[in-house]
Amino acid sequence: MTAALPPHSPADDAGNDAAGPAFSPLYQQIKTLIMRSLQEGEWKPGEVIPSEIELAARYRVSQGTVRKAIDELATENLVVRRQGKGTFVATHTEAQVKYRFLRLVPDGDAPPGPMERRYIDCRRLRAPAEVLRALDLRAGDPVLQVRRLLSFQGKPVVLDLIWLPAALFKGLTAERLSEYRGPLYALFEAEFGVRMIRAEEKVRAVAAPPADATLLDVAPGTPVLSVERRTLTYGDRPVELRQGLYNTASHYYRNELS
Amino acid sequence: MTAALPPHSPADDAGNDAAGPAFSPLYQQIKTLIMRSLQEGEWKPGEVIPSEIELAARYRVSQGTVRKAIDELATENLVVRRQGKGTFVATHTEAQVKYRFLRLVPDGDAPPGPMERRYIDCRRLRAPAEVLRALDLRAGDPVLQVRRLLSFQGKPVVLDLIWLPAALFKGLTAERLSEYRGPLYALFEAEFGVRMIRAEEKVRAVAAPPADATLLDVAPGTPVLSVERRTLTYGDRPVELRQGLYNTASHYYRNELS
DNA sequence: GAGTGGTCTAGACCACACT
DNA sequence: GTGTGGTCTAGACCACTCC
Repeated sequence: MTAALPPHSPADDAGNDAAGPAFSPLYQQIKTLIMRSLQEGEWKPGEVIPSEIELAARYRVSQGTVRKAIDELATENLVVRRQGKGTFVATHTEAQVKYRFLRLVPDGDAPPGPMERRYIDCRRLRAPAEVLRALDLRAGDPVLQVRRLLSFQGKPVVLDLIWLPAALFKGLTAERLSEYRGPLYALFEAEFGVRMIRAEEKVRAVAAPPADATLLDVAPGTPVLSVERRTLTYGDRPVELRQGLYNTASHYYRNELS
Repeated sequence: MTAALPPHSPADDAGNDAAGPAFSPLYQQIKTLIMRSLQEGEWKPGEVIPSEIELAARYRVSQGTVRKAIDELATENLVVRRQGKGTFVATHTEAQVKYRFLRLVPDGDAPPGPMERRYIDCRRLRAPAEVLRALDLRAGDPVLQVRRLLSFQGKPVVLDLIWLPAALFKGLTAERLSEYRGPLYALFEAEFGVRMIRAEEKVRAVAAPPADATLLDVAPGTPVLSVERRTLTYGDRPVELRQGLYNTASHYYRNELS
């Protein structure tokens, strides 16, 4: 139950061992251990994790050290602190962060408002080479291809082409997608145990191809944003590749620099 | 020299005063004081600030409290910590963060390489209403309008239209811009004492207008990224508005989500 | 009141840079 | 060696939440 720490337990280490190039502070090791428990599902999304005092006892370190570990997990959005209540495993379901990864904002800066999702299809097929590469898969590994359309106030705004490793999403069908109300990533974490942690996006301006233009209800050739997203789970393992086309006629892609 | 702290000095506050809604922890107050010194130029960009121990003595708090204040300043990129050397006021000159605000990356993920800046013109004129609003200026306040072209390997990639409050940039001319080698924001902080801290960007896909297309060396109507940036200095005061057109044929706008 | 996270302190020791 | 930031500890008290 109480995993002992290899290096840097409170009262060992006298002089660094020979050939020890990989030094890491205690709180980093604790962070890694907590992260492992998160990954293994010891605490599920939305649940509380043990209190700082309990974790300090479990790992045999001071509360301050656990605190620093949890601080980092909180700034990485893996965990949410709530004073007086505890620390909770982050979720894509909560209202505050429901659209954490969607940077599209309506022009007037009004809150996004309700969004309709229409799933066009969900097919199992052989992945193009570039998809294989982006998802770290091997030739022959099956993938799921999902297409969907997001609309705001009845107007289509985002057309997504999504690629998923089939091995991780067994039983995902167009029906199942259509039945589900709520963010895709909430479904993924609840039904398939796949948690989306962070993502990288490559944004370009392109001319809308005729077929896509029809779905987006714009003229073929209209400039639209192409947003290529690679989504990663624990340990930076890629688990989704998605190409989105955004109609930016009355919305924009918002970004903060610092 | 040693400014005394109004509330929450180490040994006062017994029971919250009546009508005291604006509680803020000590380290936040320290952070504010340090930020004020930065803003007032007590320590200039690139210089060391006093050590944690000195600051702790100056503000009459513990080193740990100063540390927490500086930690936040460091994560906001106002300050850079260097172990064994000290804490330094952040700069737009350092190589590591020279292109902190430029998210454009060449397709092959190769490092950006050298960049040529060509300043087209720098004019003083009356600002359009939307520029006034974005910069929090009053009708009649003069502004500078700068146009410039960024090229990579001889190919034009970014066309910027920049608006600046003339009051803050007295004496800025096209010649002065052209003579300067290095990032624009480095010039601003060195010559005009205006430090760019953070920015908000609105990204859209648009058809390149004919005149701009010529400068960017693309066909008129080509889809290009429109990047509208509002840049802020201390206290979130807006000091720049810029509209960039990015040719994303062989570059992309990179973003990280978390 | 009991339990949780949040703040603040004081002191010890480590890793790093300059001299 | 001296001074800097970085880690770790132990203990006190505060603010918030729920019973």
